[in-house]
Amino acid sequence: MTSEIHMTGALEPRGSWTADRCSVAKALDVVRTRSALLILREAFYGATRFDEFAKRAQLSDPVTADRLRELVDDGILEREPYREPGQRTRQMYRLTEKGAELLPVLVALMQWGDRWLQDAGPPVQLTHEDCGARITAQLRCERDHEIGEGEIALARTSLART
Amino acid sequence: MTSEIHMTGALEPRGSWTADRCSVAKALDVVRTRSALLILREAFYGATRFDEFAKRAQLSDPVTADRLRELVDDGILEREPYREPGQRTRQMYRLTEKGAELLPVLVALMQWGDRWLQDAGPPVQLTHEDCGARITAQLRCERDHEIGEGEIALARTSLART
DNA sequence: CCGTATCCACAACGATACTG
DNA sequence: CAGTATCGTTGTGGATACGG
Repeated sequence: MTSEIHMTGALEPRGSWTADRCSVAKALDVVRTRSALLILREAFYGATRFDEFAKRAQLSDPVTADRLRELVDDGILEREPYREPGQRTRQMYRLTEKGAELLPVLVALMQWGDRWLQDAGPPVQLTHEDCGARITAQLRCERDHEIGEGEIALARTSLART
Repeated sequence: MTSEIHMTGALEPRGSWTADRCSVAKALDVVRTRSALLILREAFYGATRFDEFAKRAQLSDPVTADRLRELVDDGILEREPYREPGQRTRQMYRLTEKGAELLPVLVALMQWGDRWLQDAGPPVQLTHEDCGARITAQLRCERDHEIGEGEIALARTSLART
């Protein structure tokens, strides 16, 4: 009951805000699949090579190849050729800025899984390197208030629709 | 380069932390589909009835029914019969606590979509009801430091693996 | 209003085998 | 090591029609 978002302004229930232009839907169009998120997880964990992605994310080669290509096409990963002395040229995949900013999504998912799907507690933990304290994904307003349930309002922006 | 998570301790690249017990993977097993997230979005926006979910999320009836059933089975939504005076009994779907805690995931997705996929700026905005300031999903440590790129360490917890 | 039944199309994924 | 080609299976979702 308290978990709802309160709407302000003239927001009709089935206007363009809900599905067409909704950023959630658009984001899901880009990272709709499980494999894409798992590959991203491994990118954050430091994977850069084809093999690492396939093995660590436990994906078959074809799926790994498809997903890597799509993620590169979407500007989330970038290929970079490199060459170690004496070796032939290889490719590595690295997160772009656009890709790196998906981290809060991953962390929020992990945190929810930790809380609701793990019987024996979280298998791994993210900590702040500087101070060692545990990291969480949370909602804050620009005045730095923590956002509790039911404290959210939804407003149509003036920028919307040209 | 700075977007990686630094690993500490004896974390082998392909151990159980990566895929099997990983909370990201487990969470994705529950909310793997686009339709599930869109229905959740509408639940946060206040939808409670079958029709609202189908129309607002722009999903066909069968998919809506499937997804609602699964979300109820997974404890993310709960059905509740209610009866308005003079009407027959109806069902409503409401977020459980488990479901409500997926909000950071949705907000993080929305925020990313706003930033990277919207040309004309965000179509809607979330604001803090108490103070009116805009809301973001962000990473914080327990000592309330904001987490910048590359400031994250990953450690295996002592609780993992019985 | 709240769904179910049926059918169909396409996407996602694994397994296996093969190439530079 | 870094993929591609092919095949088969299941998942996801729309369209349509129907029932309590």
